[in-house]
Amino acid sequence: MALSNILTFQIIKAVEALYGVTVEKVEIQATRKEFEGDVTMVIFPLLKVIKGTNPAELGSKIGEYLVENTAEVEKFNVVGGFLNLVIADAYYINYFNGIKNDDKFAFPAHDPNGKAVMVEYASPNTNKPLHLGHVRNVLLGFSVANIIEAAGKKVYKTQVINDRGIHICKSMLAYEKFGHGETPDSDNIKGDKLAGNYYVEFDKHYKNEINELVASGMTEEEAKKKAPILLEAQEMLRKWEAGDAEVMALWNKMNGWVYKGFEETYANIGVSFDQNYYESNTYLLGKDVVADGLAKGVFERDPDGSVWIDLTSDGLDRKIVLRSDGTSVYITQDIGTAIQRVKDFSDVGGMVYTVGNEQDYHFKVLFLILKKLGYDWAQNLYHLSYGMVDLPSGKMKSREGTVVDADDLMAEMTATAKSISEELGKLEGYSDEEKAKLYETIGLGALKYQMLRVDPKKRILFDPNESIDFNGDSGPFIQMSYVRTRAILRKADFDLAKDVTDVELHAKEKDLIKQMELFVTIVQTAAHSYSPAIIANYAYDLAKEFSSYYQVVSILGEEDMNIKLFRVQLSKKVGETIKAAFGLLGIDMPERM
RNA sequence: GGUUGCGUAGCUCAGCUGGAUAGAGCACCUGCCUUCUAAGCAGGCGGUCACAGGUUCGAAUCCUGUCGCAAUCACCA
Repeated sequence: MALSNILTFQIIKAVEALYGVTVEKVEIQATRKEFEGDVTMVIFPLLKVIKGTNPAELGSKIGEYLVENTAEVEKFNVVGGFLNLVIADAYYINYFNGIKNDDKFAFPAHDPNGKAVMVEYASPNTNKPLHLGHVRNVLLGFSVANIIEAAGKKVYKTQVINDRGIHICKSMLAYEKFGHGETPDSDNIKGDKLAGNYYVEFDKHYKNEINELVASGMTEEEAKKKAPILLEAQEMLRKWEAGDAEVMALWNKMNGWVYKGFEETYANIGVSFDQNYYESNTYLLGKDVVADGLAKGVFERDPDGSVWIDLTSDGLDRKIVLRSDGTSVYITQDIGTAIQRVKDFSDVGGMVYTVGNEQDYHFKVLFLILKKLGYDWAQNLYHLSYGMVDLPSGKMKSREGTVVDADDLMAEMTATAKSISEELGKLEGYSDEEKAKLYETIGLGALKYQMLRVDPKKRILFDPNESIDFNGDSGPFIQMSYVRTRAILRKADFDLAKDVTDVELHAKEKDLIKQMELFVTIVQTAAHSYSPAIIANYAYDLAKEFSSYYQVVSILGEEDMNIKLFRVQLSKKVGETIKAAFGLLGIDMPERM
């Protein structure tokens, strides 16, 4: 049983025995550093039910009872309305020995009958390469998937690939018109970059044409619609929808290049997917659901034939789900795709959509519609909404080329890690290959940590001129703590198997065990709030705690073999816990650095 | 205008299911490498928790209003 449960139970018993009153809830929290104790009970709430006493007296009485009747409680003190309890070393040593060899101590086993969760992230368009915004998306989604899995649920990771539509035709058209038949191989360029260049190229020509039309007297609004190159792109989309062989061939060719480019980027970031959904396969889904919804009275048809849902009684607006010409809109597809996913994976009981906060409204509407249509899994849909990554100059825009490219950014981080590492020069004996791998681990660790440590809801201002941290509250600092535990282990040439029971804990050793014990609840909290930031901050706290310990206590220099063994075991476990936490964030650990 | 999110130290962020004197990192200042890796440790400086009310024994945390920033409110995706 967890300590807080034991104490809650005992305190309830104490109050019953002393005052004959049964309380339901007891407020327990970690004791603040400046006071003596490990766990603190807040006494104030009890004063409402127990009359004729004061906090000091009540606290002392309960404290005395606990010391007498509870093995774990060794001493107590009362400060103001707080009862501070000193927990016996034996409890923590016992707890430590219990988790020492369990590398999944904070990860409960999956319920074999439990429902799975599908987590969607990335969702790129195939007309341009991935940028910093995608990086945040992918890191968040991948990490949340890991966390939910660790917290005890089966997870499917998926992405929607937006591989059709006018924006794709724009790249295709520009390639056809202005390209010279080059391929990624012929020009030695990543396929996604190649496609992206032509997307920018299209926009250049489009803007020129608009300017020309405006110069010849057309209004800007009209020019935007009438530019010949845009009309051509629209024509291409019609051909695509009709299955025109030539257009399809070009589409297949260019998409193939882009997928290869994406795969490379994903591999570098270190994320993967269990299932891809291609919009070209799903964009017609959802229409049949509209008929179903009409029959159920969830939707209503206007005289012009368009179909709507009225959400005004839910505080939202009236929203179209089918155009008057019978074609579907964005949300129709999303309705259809959601239903399709549950058909494809029958154990899915909920979904998480990792999509920027600009789509908050869309998902509110989508979830509400699915609920109204009566799907039971619609209760378990979550929009993992995150803030934009903006540059000091404002929003990133692919068309205008003001984006921070994902590949470039990772390469830069690796280069920074390399230069720092070379300056420190601690890698004697490492091969060039090992070093290259290490620089990547550290550089990416810094980037990922910086992206994940902040609350997903918050917008991130990314200044390319300001470097990402490698010191202090940073990925490399936490990796460093792990590396230290590894260095100790490499030099500990004695048997680690034996349980140590008879040691007196150093205050910092107690803190470390308490901190590790916290991991169990942290994982659950992070899963329930869909927040990798909670894990990131936890890892930092634990690493910081260890850094301090490492500095004040000699581990291998300890003469008492028993204590030395315990300290090595403790360091090992702390390292493993930090590594497990970082694993949830998708960050690797180096052995040396 | 409606809706939603955010506003905490010079900067970047924790803390938010109410609890003790609001915590880290960066920057700035002081010490600490012949002892397990100094990407480190110990300490100092730095706060009207946007503002105003309210609820409470107790509010950064909950409620209301105001201000600021962002997003959104298409027969676009």
